[in-house]
Amino acid sequence: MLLTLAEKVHRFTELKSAIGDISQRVLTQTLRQLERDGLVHRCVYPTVPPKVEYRLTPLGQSLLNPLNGMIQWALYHHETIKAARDTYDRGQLAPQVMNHSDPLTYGERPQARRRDVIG
Amino acid sequence: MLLTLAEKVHRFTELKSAIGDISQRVLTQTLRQLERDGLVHRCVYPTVPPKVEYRLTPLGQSLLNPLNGMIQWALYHHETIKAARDTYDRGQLAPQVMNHSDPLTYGERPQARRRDVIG
DNA sequence: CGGAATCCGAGCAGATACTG
DNA sequence: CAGTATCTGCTCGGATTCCG
Repeated sequence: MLLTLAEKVHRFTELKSAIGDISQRVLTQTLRQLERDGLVHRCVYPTVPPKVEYRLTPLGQSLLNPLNGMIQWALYHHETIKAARDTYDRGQLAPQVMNHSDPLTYGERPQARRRDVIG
Repeated sequence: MLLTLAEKVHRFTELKSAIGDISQRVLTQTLRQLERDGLVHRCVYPTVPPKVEYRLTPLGQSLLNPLNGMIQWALYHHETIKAARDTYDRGQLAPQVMNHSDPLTYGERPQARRRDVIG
């Protein structure tokens, strides 16, 4: 949302289609919160049909710097994190269906969380 | 959580009391997610009583930089944001209790969102 | 000590319908 | 166009209980 408003001023519907996967309800709520916090400025033109513009305030723009730091980090480490998740998930779930009423029959390990145990 | 682990390695209960207002359930969930993403390393000592240590991985430490950027921003602008919220809220709710079955009797404005309207 | 399992209520978010 | 209002499913999180 903030990044979309960072590139240019947007109208409501314009903002919705730019973000894509967001409901109109959540879009309104989020905009209201950002406006309440003073990060976004809302400007209403009483025309027919109505026109409402949303733009970042100076405070909102000042958030772009630390925000971009987070985004850069996420982009840079995204693949690493996905790999870590794959590794983790592979260690958690059993290869086949486990039958606990007939234990140790299918060669499953008694306890799953065996990683990183010292001793 | 990450900041707490940034200062030193923590055990489970130690981590809980350091953070303070967090349930044991959410603490576990959060730690599992961070472990899954490869940000936190979990080390179990099979002693009696059991001992589990949590520490940041290099990946987790690399997140501290952009994270601190956000935190610094929040600390610096916290008062400004609180003030913006007060101003916003004061414009939203009516001074006294509103009686809609007897409209416009108590001098309330017909529509509340009158701010920033051009025209 | 370090959890897992269960129950349950509050709040979030999607879908839909309506409006000035 | 730019919302508001309402209903509803679902997830989140707290509290509690139990365990090796």
